[in-house]
This record gives sequence, structure tokens and C-alpha cells, in this order.
Amino acid sequence: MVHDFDAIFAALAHGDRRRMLELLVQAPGLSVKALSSHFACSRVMVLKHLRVLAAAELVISERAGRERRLYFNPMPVRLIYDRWTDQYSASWAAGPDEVKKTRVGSQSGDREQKPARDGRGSDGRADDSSSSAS
Amino acid sequence: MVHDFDAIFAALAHGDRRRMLELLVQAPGLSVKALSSHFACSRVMVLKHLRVLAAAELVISERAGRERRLYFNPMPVRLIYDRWTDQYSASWAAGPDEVKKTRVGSQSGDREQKPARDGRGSDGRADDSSSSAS
DNA sequence: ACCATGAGTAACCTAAATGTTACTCATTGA
DNA sequence: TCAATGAGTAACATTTAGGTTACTCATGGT
Repeated sequence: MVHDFDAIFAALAHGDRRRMLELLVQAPGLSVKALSSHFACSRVMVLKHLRVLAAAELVISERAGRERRLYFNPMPVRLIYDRWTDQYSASWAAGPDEVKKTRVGSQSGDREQKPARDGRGSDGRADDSSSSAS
Repeated sequence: MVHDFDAIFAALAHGDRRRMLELLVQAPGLSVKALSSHFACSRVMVLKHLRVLAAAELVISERAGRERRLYFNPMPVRLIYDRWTDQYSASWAAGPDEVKKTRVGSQSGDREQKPARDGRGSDGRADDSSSSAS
């Protein structure tokens, strides 16, 4: 079983699809109809989202009569998790400023978390989304 | 600092953007030009990607003369990592079949990882991407 | 046997994302 | 001082994603 990171990350990029995974963790074996009842979009759109999730192997299903039972497959998420453990655990052990290894003289009040302002003083770029999602 | 999961996952959905983050882990402080040299797309497209990454707070930058120095900010990734640790570590402790808690009599040879075939026998849906990416 | 139901696809439309070229401005180096 | 360089934006075009309605087919229940 080989996982496609492009497919996995693309599948996770939409809030409704992440929500679907959460629902399938809470209630394994949901039908398409039962899953659709949690979303405002059409049943056909839920089917489209499921197709994206299935392509990433995040959801597997089995037919039970006219219904299809849906299950969350954690393996792709685990794959990313393991990779992130390898890649980033060193920087996570350090503090946030560690990201700027060569930075000298960081001053209080610096807006380091925002993209650098350009010389023109224009500041209205890379909008600062502050609401937490999923 | 509040992170937006929609923005973070959307930023990670494109292979080039994930590649940019990897490059910035390997070489903190890269300029836009240096970063652009690793990609086939135009410098302006790299700037657009950086704008998406900055909006998700995955990249922070500081001006150094006419150049902009770019740094990877691991906090948003850590946020997802921590959430996944909470949400999925129980199912990861179990085996893959644990995802089908109510499933009985799983037969060898079953294509369980594929989306269920419909009654028509059509099998050409939810294409089976087998190449590993990122 | 027949109606209801669950599921899947086709066709269509809109919005968002991806990508390019041309131009402008600030900084650096000679 | 001036040319070269790094960076950012505007405008445009194409592709992809998100979403709906209508229709079809298999299965379940009466």
C-alpha cells in the first residue's frame, strides 16, 4: 500500500472532508445518507468528497445491501504524522525563535509572525486569518 | 496566536508549497530568488505560494535590504500534530482492522482498501493513486 | 409485484487556484 | 551616479474545485 501525499493533503484541504473523517471516527460504518445528513451541501457533493477521500485511501467502504458503510482509515494520517515526527521533532524541542537560527538581535515589538512589510509601507497582504478551524 | 486549520491544510495541499517548507527547514533564511531557483514555475508564482504559506503562518520573513529572508514556522504543523496525537493515537495503537469495529469475517483477498465496488461491477472510480509524493 | 429508498453518474454552472507576462520600486554594487 | 538586481503588484488566461439538478439502477420493505 503506497500512499500519495498529494492526494492525502489535497483531501484534507477542505473543511467538510476533515469533518467527514471526524464523523467516521466517532461512528464507524455510517452510510452515505447518514453522513450526508450532517452537511448543508447536496448528497451528490458528499459523494464527490467521498471520492476524493477514497482516492487518498482515507476512507474505505463496503457494500451492505443498497447501503455503503464508510470507515475512516488512519494509515495515511499516520504516514504524515510519522514523517512529521522525523522531520520536525528536533525543531519542536527547541523554542519558536529557533526557526531563525541566524537571526541576531530580535527586538521586542517586532512583528515577526507576520510577513515582512515591503518598503512601500503597504501592509494589506497575506491576510491575517485568526479563526481556528476544524 | 490563533491558527486557522483551513488555511494551514489549504497551504499544505500543493506539492510545491510543501517542498518550499522542506527547503526552508534545510536552509533557513533563503531569499525569494534562492527559493525560486528550485522551482519550474515563475518567480511570481513562488511569491503567490509564499503568500498562501504566510497566511497560514507556516512561513515568516524579514526584510534584509532588498532581499527578504524566509523562515519555516513549525507551530502550525505542531498544532495539527498535537491534534492528531489526541484524536488518533488510540486507533493507531490498534491494528488496521480496528477501523472496522463491526466488520465480521473479513476474507483474504478482499480489496478492503479500495472503495466498495457498486453492484454494476464498474470499478473505474476513485482512481488508485499508487505513487508516493512529497 | 410494486413503491420507497440508498447510491451513483452526467451535465451544467460558478468560484477558486494556478500560472504567466509586463511593469514598477527599493536596494546594492561598481 | 547609474546599471543591475531582488521583490511586489496588476492584469490576464487556463485549469481545477466546489456545488446543483435530473436521471438511472439496485436493494429493501410491504
